[in-house]
Amino acid sequence: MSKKVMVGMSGGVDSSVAAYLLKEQGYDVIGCTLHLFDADSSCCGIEGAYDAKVVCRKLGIDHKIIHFNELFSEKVINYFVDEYRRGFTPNPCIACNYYIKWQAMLDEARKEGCDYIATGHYAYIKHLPNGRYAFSKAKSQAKDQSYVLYNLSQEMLKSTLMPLGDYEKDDVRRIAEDIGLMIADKPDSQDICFVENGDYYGFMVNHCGYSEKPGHFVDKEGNILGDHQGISHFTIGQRKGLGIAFGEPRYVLGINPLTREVVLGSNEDLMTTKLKCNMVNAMAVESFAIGQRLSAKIRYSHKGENATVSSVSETGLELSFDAPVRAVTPGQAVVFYDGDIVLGGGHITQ
RNA sequence: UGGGUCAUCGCCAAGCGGUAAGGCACAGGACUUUGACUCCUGCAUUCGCUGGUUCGAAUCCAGCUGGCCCAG
Repeated sequence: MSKKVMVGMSGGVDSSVAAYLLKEQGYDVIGCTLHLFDADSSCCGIEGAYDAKVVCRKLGIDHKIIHFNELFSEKVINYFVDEYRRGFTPNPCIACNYYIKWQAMLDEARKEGCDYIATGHYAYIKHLPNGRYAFSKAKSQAKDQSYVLYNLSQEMLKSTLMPLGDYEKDDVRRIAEDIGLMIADKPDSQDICFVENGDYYGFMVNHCGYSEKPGHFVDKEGNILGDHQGISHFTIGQRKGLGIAFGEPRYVLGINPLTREVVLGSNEDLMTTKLKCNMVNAMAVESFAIGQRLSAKIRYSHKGENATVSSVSETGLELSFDAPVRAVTPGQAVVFYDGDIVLGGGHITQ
């Protein structure tokens, strides 16, 4: 009897082709669309469910919709707002992947008698000689999504299939066209899925009752440079939207939620060789020790920089980079690699 | 009130008689399963005001208005 797998289907090209490939590989596939939030978007809206259903019918597989609105609101949106409230910059996709797309969907999948869950992410899952499971970067470096999956547990990885690791985006679209999926040319998802027009501040105010007070822009010495409308409008390294002219670009160096001060400085001031993180997840390795060499990505689009683990504690660890990295941002994830293999990662605190 | 000095886009700032650089800010786009960064495009028919000289002035002259600095 063939193994049963539940594929998370957004109605987009990637997850649709993932479902197709698994079916071709002989799995007993069931498509599942997660309803997370009522908005026009490709990855959490209910709209994608229709496309997914059509694709499933085309592929001849069952399709179901699971409503995770409350869980999404609690685990992703609340986290999102809380991070901004304390001057951090959240990455909601990472929280959503862990709590919703894996933890919650895996539960549902087991109830359905599935052996695995699967998604259309661009990454490989490897079973290593040491017995552990770990993500490996996708063949397509440009689309690689291993970064946003660094915090998944061994249990989750063991029960996951990820069929797109070997494919380029163009290949996936071609497959979608070849098998006659009408969503073949659907645009890639981007921006925060539950926020419209990129206005995350407006979202927090209108949907989450968020409010905050104005504060000062200050320089490194603490001199007041001007006023801003609230710390959540900013993130480390930000240049645009400051509304202040200095003859040369100014960037956000730091955010203090207590004094509501936003520190401004030059690009040079953003460079650092140190980083602290907590909530560390060990993936390809059992744990991390001082002296461990690795390549660390400090944001989704970062190429990675060689570093050494300089200290380890109960709650987290510190990294020392070989060369300065720009704008280490609390709230973002730092993901550790050994070549293409994800060693693990953490939540940046400093 | 005398003497000096300056007045160019929201901010800073080139220009020095030949028909308005640039930076910052801002707007739009590209990139992107987060926020950012980055890149591309746009952005003063006009140079405090009023006259004058000149073929031609932001650039020279006069007066006015305003800011700053000395003197008092």
